[in-house]
Amino acid sequence: MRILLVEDEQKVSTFVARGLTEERFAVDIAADGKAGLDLATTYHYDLVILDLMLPTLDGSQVLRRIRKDNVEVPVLILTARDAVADKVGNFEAGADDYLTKPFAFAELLVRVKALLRRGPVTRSSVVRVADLELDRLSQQVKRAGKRIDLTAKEYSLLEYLMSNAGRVLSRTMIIEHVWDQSFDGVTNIVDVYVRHLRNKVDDSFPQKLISTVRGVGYSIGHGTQP
Amino acid sequence: MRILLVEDEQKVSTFVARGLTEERFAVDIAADGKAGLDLATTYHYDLVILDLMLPTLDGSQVLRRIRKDNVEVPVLILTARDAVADKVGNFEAGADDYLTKPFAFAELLVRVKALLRRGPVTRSSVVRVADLELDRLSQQVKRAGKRIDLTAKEYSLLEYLMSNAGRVLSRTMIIEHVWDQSFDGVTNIVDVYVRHLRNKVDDSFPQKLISTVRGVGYSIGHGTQP
DNA sequence: GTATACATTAACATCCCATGAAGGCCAGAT
DNA sequence: ATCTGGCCTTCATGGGATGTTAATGTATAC
Repeated sequence: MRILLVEDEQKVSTFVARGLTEERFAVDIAADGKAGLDLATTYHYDLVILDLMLPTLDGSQVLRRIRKDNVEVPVLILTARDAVADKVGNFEAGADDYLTKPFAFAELLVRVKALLRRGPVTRSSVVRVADLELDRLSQQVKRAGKRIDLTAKEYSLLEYLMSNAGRVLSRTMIIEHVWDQSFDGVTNIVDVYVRHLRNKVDDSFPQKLISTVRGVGYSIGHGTQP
Repeated sequence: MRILLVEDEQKVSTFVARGLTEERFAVDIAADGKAGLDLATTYHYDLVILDLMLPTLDGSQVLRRIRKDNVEVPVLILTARDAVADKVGNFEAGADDYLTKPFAFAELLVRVKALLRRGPVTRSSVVRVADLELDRLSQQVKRAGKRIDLTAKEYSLLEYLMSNAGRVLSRTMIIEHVWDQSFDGVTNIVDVYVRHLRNKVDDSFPQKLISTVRGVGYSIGHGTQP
């Protein structure tokens, strides 16, 4: 498995490269956009990790040119927090996943593996569960056609649930994906956020989509309701 | 599925134990090497997760002594980063896999499941007994195509029975697999849970799948019914 | 027929979850 | 800088589902 890492901050690139190497990936590093594009179009990679803030050639430019060249390699975008506008454009341009800085390495690894596992890319931006609809591009959520405003965390949680509709997700898994590693021992943060979500998503509708699986966690949709 | 976790850092052990419990494993925790060795050689575990840095008795010692006792349980080693030298020695000593700290829980879970799968019986995700069907992945149970909701303990019990379909399982064996350490004295908990299971699984069907073998224990399926 | 093992039920204990409220933190406005 | 409001997080509480014990009823072997 060969990975191209396009990242100019040396601190980040050595950190990531080292971690990936220990996981037995072969890692090439490009420190600017141009070099990154060159490598990506010349060699065959199983995955490209692409920072957006880059010298010589901006990350989105790199992505666009990669796709133009018809290279179907999965691309994981690294972006600063709150760069929502970026996300939109880049999903359209063919990014497969994104991760906001700063991130825990474990989080990166999970996504890397997920991308590598899913072979042929299905890049649909909209997930649906019953009449609930989430658009990863615009980060908009609707139920029964009506828009629902969610905070950042609420959105992340819902996205995770809906991306795994029908599966039961444990609190541990949820915390790992939606929050950072940095959660000590006992917290009921997931419970509280599920409450927030239910309040906005389920409470005013007769059909409840989010269900609790006692002792395990939560799930959404696909016949998991009682 | 019962797992022994030998780990002295309480933060790690509660975190791991909670995650595994949510996945419906029965988890015993030992906080030092001696206790770990005792438990590992006393009870029958499906998997041992073993930290190397331990008080009273070093992890590699524990591993060696377990193997000396001819206990064939799969062992997953937890080690600090950079402990490369250790790895070699421990693989030789009979470790089945290793994971460097810090790790994401998802990462651990993948390895745990991999180790459990390659047991004596190659476990596929779905087990069937007559028209009763249990899916280990989604942890769902159906009979005659209809979903059956089970509590955590009920599920664990049924999984154990079905994983050993046709074999008669003694109460002791059942307790050792499905319940954790805290069950020592005289109890009829197995009887009660078999009742619960029969209520949900057998009572509304003409063909009874769970059968009692007097003086021995219980079994499910494969011509063991009267 | 009696003793033993098992089945069944009810009562009790425990754990888990839902929920409301309040404190802390950050960002944008004044 | 200070204020203000929204979001994130922690905490305490009560109710309900689940887990466990114990007592009583029923079958089976000898």
